[in-house]
Amino acid sequence: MASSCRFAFAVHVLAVLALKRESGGVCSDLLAGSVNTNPVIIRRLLTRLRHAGLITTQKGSCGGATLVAAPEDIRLDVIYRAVETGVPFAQHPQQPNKRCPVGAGIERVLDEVFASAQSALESALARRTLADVLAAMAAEKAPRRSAARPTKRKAA
Amino acid sequence: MASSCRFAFAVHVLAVLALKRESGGVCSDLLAGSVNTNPVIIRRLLTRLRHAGLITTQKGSCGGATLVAAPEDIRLDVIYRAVETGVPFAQHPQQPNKRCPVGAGIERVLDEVFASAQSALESALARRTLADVLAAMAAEKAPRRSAARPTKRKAA
DNA sequence: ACAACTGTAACCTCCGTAGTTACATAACCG
DNA sequence: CGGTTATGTAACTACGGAGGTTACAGTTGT
Repeated sequence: MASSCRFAFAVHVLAVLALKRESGGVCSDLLAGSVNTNPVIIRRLLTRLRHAGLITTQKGSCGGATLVAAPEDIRLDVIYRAVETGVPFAQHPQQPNKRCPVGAGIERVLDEVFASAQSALESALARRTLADVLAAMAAEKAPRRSAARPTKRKAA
Repeated sequence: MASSCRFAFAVHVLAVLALKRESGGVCSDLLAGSVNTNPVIIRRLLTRLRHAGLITTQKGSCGGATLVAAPEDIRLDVIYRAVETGVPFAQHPQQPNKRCPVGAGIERVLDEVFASAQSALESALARRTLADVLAAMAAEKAPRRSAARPTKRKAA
């Protein structure tokens, strides 16, 4: 299963936009610098996010992308559907042999199985919002207990 | 997301083996005929299924593949993990910019999000067994009501 | 006019997958 | 024993989707 990193990029970009909200549009070069990729990759991503109604973009000087809704109102499944094209499963590339009792009916059964798995995946994503992602990142930086400092314990 | 059809092939093959249980091994040529692909594709699949303990194979004349357990005891998530290598999501191919507050922490947050989505997907698959697939195929052929006969209603 | 942006086309490279051919190996049968 | 029927794998091709890159037309604010 060859996966794409578009979903990861999208969450990353939207998280930056959430932090830079109220400070005007963010240009693709800046976002590309944070994601560490090419600005065109970001712009292609922004186009999809704009079509999904998650952001607005503005051309021209001092333009850029802006988050439309509050991070609490952006569920991750919406981001997923906005940027991910295919499905994690694929059917038979060639039609199976219909003279075999299995080949005759397997495709419709698999369609249903795939749909329910896909639905479960999206439901899991729907349980989190962009605000949850931001909170998790903040919690990483400032753990409530001072335990589990990974390295640099020399000056204890 | 470029998906693979290995899972579809695997369910198909195991369904055939379930139907042909008690009648000895099934050879890869026969399975390839039902799936409508090359026998080598089937053999590569059978190797994975054998490593997962789902089937046994026997070389030589009148050899072939045999289902080990009862179809009721084979959950689809086990098949999924047996044949599918990658995950539906991918992280940043290049490490994000750690000087950006988002780039510094996004990967670990996404790891957790991906894991929960993956877990939800596999749980959905785990709710079905190979026997359920066989039952669904049988139900397709013989609907409990005589409604919805697709074509050939001429001789009513 | 100029500079700073987006939007998009065109192209490249890389990688995973299905498909194909070929062949070594193993089991069964006469 | 030798022949037949299988699996198990290696080696190769073709194809498609992905990220990446360059280039450029269009748009907006100063």
